[in-house]
Amino acid sequence: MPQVSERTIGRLSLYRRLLDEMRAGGVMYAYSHQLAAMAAVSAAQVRRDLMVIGYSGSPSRGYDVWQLSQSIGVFLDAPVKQGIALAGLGNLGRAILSYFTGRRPNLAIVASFDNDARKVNRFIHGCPCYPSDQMGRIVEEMGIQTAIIAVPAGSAQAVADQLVRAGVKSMVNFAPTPLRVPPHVYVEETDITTTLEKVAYFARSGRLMEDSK
Amino acid sequence: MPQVSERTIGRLSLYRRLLDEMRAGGVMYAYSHQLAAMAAVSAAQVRRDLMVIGYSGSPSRGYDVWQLSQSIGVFLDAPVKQGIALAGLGNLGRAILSYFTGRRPNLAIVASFDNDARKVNRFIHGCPCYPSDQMGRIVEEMGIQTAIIAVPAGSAQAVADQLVRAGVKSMVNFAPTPLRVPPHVYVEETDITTTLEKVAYFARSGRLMEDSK
DNA sequence: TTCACACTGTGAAAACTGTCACAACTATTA
DNA sequence: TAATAGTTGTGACAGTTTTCACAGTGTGAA
Repeated sequence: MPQVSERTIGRLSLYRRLLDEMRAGGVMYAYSHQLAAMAAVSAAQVRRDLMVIGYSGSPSRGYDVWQLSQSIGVFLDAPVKQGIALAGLGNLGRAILSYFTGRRPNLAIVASFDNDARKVNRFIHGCPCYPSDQMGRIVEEMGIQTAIIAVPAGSAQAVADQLVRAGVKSMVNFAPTPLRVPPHVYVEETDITTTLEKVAYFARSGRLMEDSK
Repeated sequence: MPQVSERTIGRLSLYRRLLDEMRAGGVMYAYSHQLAAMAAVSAAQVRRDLMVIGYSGSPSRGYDVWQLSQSIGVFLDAPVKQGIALAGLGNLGRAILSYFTGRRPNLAIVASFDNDARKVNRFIHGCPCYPSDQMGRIVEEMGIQTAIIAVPAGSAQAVADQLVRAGVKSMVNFAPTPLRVPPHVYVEETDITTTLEKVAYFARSGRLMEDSK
């Protein structure tokens, strides 16, 4: 396994979405510089990223939009359907649910968890919501390996610990607290507070750059 | 100006929050390795990051929690109050608003924009909501330089263009479309779809690593 | 057919980011 | 007082990510 970088994986996912949009618009072929313009990266970056999936474009027509999208899928997607658990159904949790439902055929949020009695044991955006105290059992039974943490900062670490014990291998954390996890678990931190402070900083000390990625 | 890296800025913001938590818990001094453990980074990383703000700790007591937090503030914070605009008050917009209100004294979301007649001309989480068609004018009049985009993908680029025209210098984009902006504008892309695909990928091809940052 | 062109794929270089290791320092202890 | 232990700040190094630049290639025009 060639150990592909985190950044590259993220961009591949983005390229695929852009390719799918192009295809929906009737475009058949695309050059690296076109894809690059849409993704706001350099053309060389696009070609370098595409090296890892082993799909070759034509020097004259560029990349076949449909085939490239498929090839990225072969590389990125799970061979079988892969369920995701969502902990916390506050504003953020519901936003995530509505953003993500129906995006990818074999990548879906299949179980959500909350304490609020008004949400529990109902379907929200087509996803069943269970009481939090059953999270460990249900995640384990369903064999879920990926989770989203959208609970308040105070309970984030405890929720993460439960999920890890239930067999989760990777998580996105939206709570404003870094998670402590064992080395085999992958965590992506998405801290809105930090992000905002960073962006506010760069509004002043305006660094000259294209939107970095 | 020493041109501090984006990553470092983000971590400084995190360190400050952790320091403030410690102080609230009555802790007076902290060593780099303690801060490192809480932030899930290495101790050397912490020391390296702190170099840029020019505050020195004591080799025996470590860092003075209160003074260090202040020093980070001097470096990170705006000298005067800095307003932020929020475009879009769907689930995500409201989540951001409730996460962020009252966090930082001179960094606050001072205006939000939506099309929904039920939200417009009211205060939501203490923040006034205006109709979208007045966004350009209001942002310009208030001198807002930082904005958050939480509108659907379809209108994200148009909203960004308007904001840039109104003088915005940096943005966080939560819409699942990369924004095209002039070189002097800083954009932080926060694409939940991409993030989820990335995390799902690493659940399978489990790479051995601490939670990278 | 042959040439010119614009693009792809990739080795090599550059730029950036994090880690290592150690001199310098300070409180504590003997 | 002197030795000790544990920490900071930082130069040098290592690893990673991006860009550069160009050889190789398919297509269309002359």
